[in-house]
Amino acid sequence: MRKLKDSRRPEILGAALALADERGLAAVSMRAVAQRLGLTPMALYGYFRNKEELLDGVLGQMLSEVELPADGIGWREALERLAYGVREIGASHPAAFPLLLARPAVSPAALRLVEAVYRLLLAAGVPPQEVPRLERMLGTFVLGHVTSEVSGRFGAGTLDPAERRAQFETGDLPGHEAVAGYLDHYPDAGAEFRANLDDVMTLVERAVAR
Amino acid sequence: MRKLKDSRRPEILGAALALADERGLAAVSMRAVAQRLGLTPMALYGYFRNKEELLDGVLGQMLSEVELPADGIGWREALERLAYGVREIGASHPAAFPLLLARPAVSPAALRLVEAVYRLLLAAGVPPQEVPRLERMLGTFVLGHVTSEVSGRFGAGTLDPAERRAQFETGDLPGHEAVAGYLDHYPDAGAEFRANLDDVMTLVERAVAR
DNA sequence: ACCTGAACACCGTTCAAGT
DNA sequence: ACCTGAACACCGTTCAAGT
Repeated sequence: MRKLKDSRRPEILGAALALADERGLAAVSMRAVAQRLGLTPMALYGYFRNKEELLDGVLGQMLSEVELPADGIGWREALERLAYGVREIGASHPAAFPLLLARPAVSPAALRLVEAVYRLLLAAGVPPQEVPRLERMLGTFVLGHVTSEVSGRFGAGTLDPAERRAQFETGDLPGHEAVAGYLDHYPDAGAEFRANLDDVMTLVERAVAR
Repeated sequence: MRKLKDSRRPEILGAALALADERGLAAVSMRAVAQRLGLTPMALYGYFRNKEELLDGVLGQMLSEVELPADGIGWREALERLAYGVREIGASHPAAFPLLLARPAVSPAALRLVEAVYRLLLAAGVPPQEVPRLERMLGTFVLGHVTSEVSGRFGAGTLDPAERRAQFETGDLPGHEAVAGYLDHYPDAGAEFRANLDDVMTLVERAVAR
């Protein structure tokens, strides 16, 4: 697998990610990635066992783009900046981002982020036995939220608001009717992320107090 | 699109879902679904515009399998049962489950679940303007958590514990070292879901109190 | 109304070979 | 050490036709 002299691996991953950014994840075929580099598809199999391994590499590439917060700032500020850093990856690579929730991340880039979160949670005073679970919860929240954003799950979908309203103004959707005024334009994505992140941070604080 | 006399749509969706359950999402091709029903691939295009629309149907099918909690029980119990209901869908359809976070859900089945959550949040006393955001947060948490479970993101991945430990016992991963005792066997999946769901429920209570 | 057949432009991957 | 060519068994989808 040329795991040692693998000078061209980052180049290949960059081409795959660029292709995803420009034309969607479905456009990332072994053939298209190779063509973008002036190679034959088969050349890629010298660097990756198969397409799945290449996509895992893309995932690692995205994670390595997240900047770690500087040391001086407090744990809460640092955790929030990390969350925003991951969210920026979603903005840069919306098509590839959902890979992060769908695959186990065992790359050094993933370990680096987990390590940063562990240290911050410990610095916050979270008891060690709670730290791994809270890290998984934070990760799940951030990845789930940003995946929802980039995949349009938070939007109105393909139903426009009027059509959607027609669907529930038949009378048997009282829950929707009660909140109808706050439904049609889901605020802005940034405000929602901010509010949810605030909420999740209180859970960290709760773990500290306990 | 035969949207009116579409008696065979559920049959087709059932075949697609069964295929995903048995042989993975990648095995769900138009050709394979058709073959399972004794049809030509082209027959499916009478019921679905394209493969994407068929997969959206599978998504709706999964959501419609979630049982709504009975009316008598309290809001907290009801929300928790709903969360567990969604988690059971993940257990039944691990390969297809990740579709739920990756696609906007605009089906009647999705509306039915959102409506149930709206009513429960209102019954809990959450102010109406907070209800849609809390619904999205609950959904994101449950879908993100279960997606992580079924895709192996919470497990050790392809690195066995010993190898992983070697990776961080080089000395520059103090965060991992501090929690090493609680790392190797991530408890059981059910306990983790339980603990996180408890935490998320406190956020609903906070919204009520505010 | 519902389905089929043939065709087109693609896939991932194996194997053997080339320099 | 790195890459190519040809081949195999697949894809989704269009178009025209069949009953």
